[in-house]
Amino acid sequence: MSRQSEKSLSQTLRAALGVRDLLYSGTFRPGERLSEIALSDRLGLSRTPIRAALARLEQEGLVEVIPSGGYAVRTFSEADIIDAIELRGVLEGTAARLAAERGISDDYLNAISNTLRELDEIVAPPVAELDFERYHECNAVFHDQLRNLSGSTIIRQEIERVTNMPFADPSAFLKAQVDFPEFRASLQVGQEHHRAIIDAVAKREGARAEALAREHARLAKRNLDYVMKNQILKDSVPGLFLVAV
Amino acid sequence: MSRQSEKSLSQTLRAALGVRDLLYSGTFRPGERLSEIALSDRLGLSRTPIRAALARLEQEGLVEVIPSGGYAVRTFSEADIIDAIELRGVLEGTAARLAAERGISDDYLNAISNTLRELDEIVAPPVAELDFERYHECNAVFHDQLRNLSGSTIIRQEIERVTNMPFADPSAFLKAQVDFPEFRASLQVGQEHHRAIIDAVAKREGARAEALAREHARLAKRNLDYVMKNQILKDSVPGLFLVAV
DNA sequence: GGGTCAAAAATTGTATACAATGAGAAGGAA
DNA sequence: TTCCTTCTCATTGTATACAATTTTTGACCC
Repeated sequence: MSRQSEKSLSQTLRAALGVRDLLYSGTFRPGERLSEIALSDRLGLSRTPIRAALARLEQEGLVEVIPSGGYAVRTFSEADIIDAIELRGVLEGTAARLAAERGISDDYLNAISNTLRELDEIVAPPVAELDFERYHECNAVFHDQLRNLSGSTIIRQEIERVTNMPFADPSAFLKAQVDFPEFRASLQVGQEHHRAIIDAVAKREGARAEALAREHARLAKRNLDYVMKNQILKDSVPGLFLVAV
Repeated sequence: MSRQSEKSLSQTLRAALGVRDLLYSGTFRPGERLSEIALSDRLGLSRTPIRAALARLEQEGLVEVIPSGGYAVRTFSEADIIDAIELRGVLEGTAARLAAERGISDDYLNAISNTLRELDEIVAPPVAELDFERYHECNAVFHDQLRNLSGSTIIRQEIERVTNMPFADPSAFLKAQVDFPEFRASLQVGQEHHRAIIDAVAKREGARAEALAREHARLAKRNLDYVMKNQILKDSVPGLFLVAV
């Protein structure tokens, strides 16, 4: 059977990816029922893996259970997004604080310092020339290193869970930030935050590291606020259409 | 079919409860493979609901995926427990802080104050007469109210998730606390924390509320430390046998 | 005795069938 | 029209069958 034969992923995984893609591409409206049969037809899979995928996406928070049976696209409120962003700040802050308190190895510090330097390079030139793709990737690397900084599996998993929510990801507003000049300054502010967080961790200043990580996440709240006021911008944030007006 | 006919829960739910019970009762050793067939035989269900239950328990963190297929009992380290407790403190602290910052309704405040008064009554008499069952229930109510205090669904769900881990629950060490006199004093300290947290929330002192909730969770760490040193006590903490020595 | 290879047994992943419930349409009464 | 009732159809939850792959057993060789 196709457990993992070459390029052929498990059907269940393929289903999860497929349904998630459908959700993100806006194929269904918030609150709409997700018919297992329709999905299995569309993705060319049987109902079993679809069903497993839906159960998984429910735990991820993208779909919700209908009491009478089945699943529906989850609807979010703006307050949910704000809370999710706040929560990311709190968790990344905890990762940073614990890293500061418990200490980190030189290897880790070097690795994340290298990422910082690369981000510096990317952000340094005049905003007009900013390399979007490179920034996106490098920012993801930084936040990945940050959530591993404390060395705690439990913390990392929890951050990953929250970050899975479409609009709570550290890069959620990146597209909006790059496409609209008035946003770009916040990229440099963000990079300043990055530096300060790692500086605090290196100096074992736990409280400072935690506070900074929280403040860093709050940049996203500001972006959200702006984006919500401009219909045009909304489409640049993945999954934002899941938010009920 | 048996969607929810009277007392008959869905088979999937029954499977989840059944497997969890088996895990908690120590039927399987940490790391041991959980055979779907064995489980379905044992619980008198078909493999389908068992499989769904296992997928769910994996998200809850009780079982883990075996790369070659299937599930195994998850193994925890002592560090995992410490981190989970710390995380609970952080999240409950966030709930308290947000409640303080955003304000809570008089109804909520009254409700949780009533719980506080009841806990006072329970803890007041000489320790020898402490009503275990009543304390257990009342403590659960308090922590439930606490995690709803901010009114945020996202926060509440996240606390519930972490609290699902067997040893991160606020009542995890209760049995040990009651059975062993040297522990009982910590119940009164805990109640003092409860009072202070709510006082801080009512006065909108967010930072204080957050710090207190964290410190409250750290009581559990102290208990853990003590329990880990005494083999006899270990059995009084649910799921602690999942911890690798 | 230990290690390697091969065959057998066990176990999973997936597809499909079926019964029971829920949702929705059609139709009638007010 | 609007509301209620009934009937039909669609959809889910569950069981089971089957193929593929792991894992284990056992034999053989060094």
